[in-house]
Amino acid sequence: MPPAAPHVSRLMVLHATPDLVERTYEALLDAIVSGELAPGERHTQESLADRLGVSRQPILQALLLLKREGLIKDEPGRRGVEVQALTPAFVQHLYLVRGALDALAARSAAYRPRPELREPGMALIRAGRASSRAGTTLAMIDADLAFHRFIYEAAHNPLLTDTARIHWLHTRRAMGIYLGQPVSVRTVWAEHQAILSAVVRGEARMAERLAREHCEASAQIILRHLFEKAPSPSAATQPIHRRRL
Amino acid sequence: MPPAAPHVSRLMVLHATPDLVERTYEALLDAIVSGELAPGERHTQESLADRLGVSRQPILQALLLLKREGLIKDEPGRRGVEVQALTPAFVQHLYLVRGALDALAARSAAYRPRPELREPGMALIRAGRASSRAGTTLAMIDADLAFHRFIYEAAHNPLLTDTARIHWLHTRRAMGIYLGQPVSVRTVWAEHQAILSAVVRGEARMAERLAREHCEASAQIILRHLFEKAPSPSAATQPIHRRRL
DNA sequence: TTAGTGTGTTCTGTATACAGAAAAGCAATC
DNA sequence: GATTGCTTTTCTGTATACAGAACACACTAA
Repeated sequence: MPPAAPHVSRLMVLHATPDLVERTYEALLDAIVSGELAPGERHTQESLADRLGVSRQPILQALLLLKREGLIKDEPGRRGVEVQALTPAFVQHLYLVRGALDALAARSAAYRPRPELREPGMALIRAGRASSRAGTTLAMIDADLAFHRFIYEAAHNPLLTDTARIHWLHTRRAMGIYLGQPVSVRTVWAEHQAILSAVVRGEARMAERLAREHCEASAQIILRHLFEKAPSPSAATQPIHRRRL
Repeated sequence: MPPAAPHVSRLMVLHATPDLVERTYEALLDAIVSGELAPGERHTQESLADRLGVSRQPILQALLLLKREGLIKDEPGRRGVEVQALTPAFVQHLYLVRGALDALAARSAAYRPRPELREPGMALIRAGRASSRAGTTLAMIDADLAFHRFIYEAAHNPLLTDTARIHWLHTRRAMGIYLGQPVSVRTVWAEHQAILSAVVRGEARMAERLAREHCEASAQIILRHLFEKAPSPSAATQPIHRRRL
């Protein structure tokens, strides 16, 4: 029996151009994750619209989505919006939920032996190791995300992938903020490799346990940084209200 | 030491009236969950707007949210939207994810003994038992959801509650569709009570295991109905394309 | 008949216009 | 000098207007 086709092509829909709302959403997301739009700054729909060169309409809709996802919040009393501060408590909550989802993803992916995943998985691990030796912090983060996305895809549960999407956004932001400089990631890729092995061999319980432990270890790394050199409260949580120009 | 205050009053924000977009969203959601808006029917923004007596603008935004949540989808080629069909595969995925989240919620809730939860929890269980004896299917579903929401709240993890929100929508819809007539729920409330006990006593591992098992049992019930008297494929998945009037 | 082509219609996405909510500013009062 | 009430300004939410995308249909030609 040939291995099941790796579920690639879906239906070949040719996405035309992504929506303007979609592009606006992506642009704002980037700005938030990169820190270009920081907590404590007030922004009006119009200022954002001007900055991106679109009308208020797509901004309005993109903001609606970002609010639902907990990345921005309304300023009290119709005075614009503000990026949500990323508090230590939130990051703790984040890693708890991610732990549950990652464990499920790993378990589902390993439901039966998956020899066909060995090569693509190892490629990602090699790339990750390379980037952690030589690359930028951003490249490291992306490599990490790519590996985890790979496991999620392997689980073949679209709802799971979808559910975890928001958490990956938050994770990316947290990493970007708190891992400003290289961090000891010696163990990270060994753990990834162990997870991959368990998945390839179809050891569901083992994969689940390893994924859970890996998530907890990652949480430890982030949280250590979080509490050591927490960004000064004034910068992270104190609004800098701009007076009229 | 007095037990921690049960975290009630937050900040007393007086919500004014919910947004028109919000109310539109709720209305559409209700219509979907109740089956008033069924899969296979094409709907234009305008038709929905007329039906609810609003302009296209709030409809557009509400649809954006519902699309993201996987409850509706675009009709191919700008021809309106359609409610997503609730396939057996989707329900299976749903219960897998819910299992992971429910388990985390129960574990978090039981992180330490929670005697203060015994009474409110028991009240919900009594109400649930009553409604399963005498009430309508809808009342049973609501009682079930109320209990689970209670456990989630007890976990004090807003991100978790938020993550699970969408899954509860889907669950509610699935229950409504597939539990048309009363189903054997003898064991359900016993399981709920066991979970509550474990939480009250602070037995985190036990609570987690019970929650996971409860979810699996619930999945079994739904899935049995799903495969036995699955709604005829034509009704569930086949679009009934309306020709021009 | 069947493929190709042009035209009208439908429907959406985006921009703009408008009305109302709430803060900021300012003056008047105690 | 602080508090109160009024006016102005800012900003959002919602409705409407407009332009373009994509289908449906009709007509033509092989």
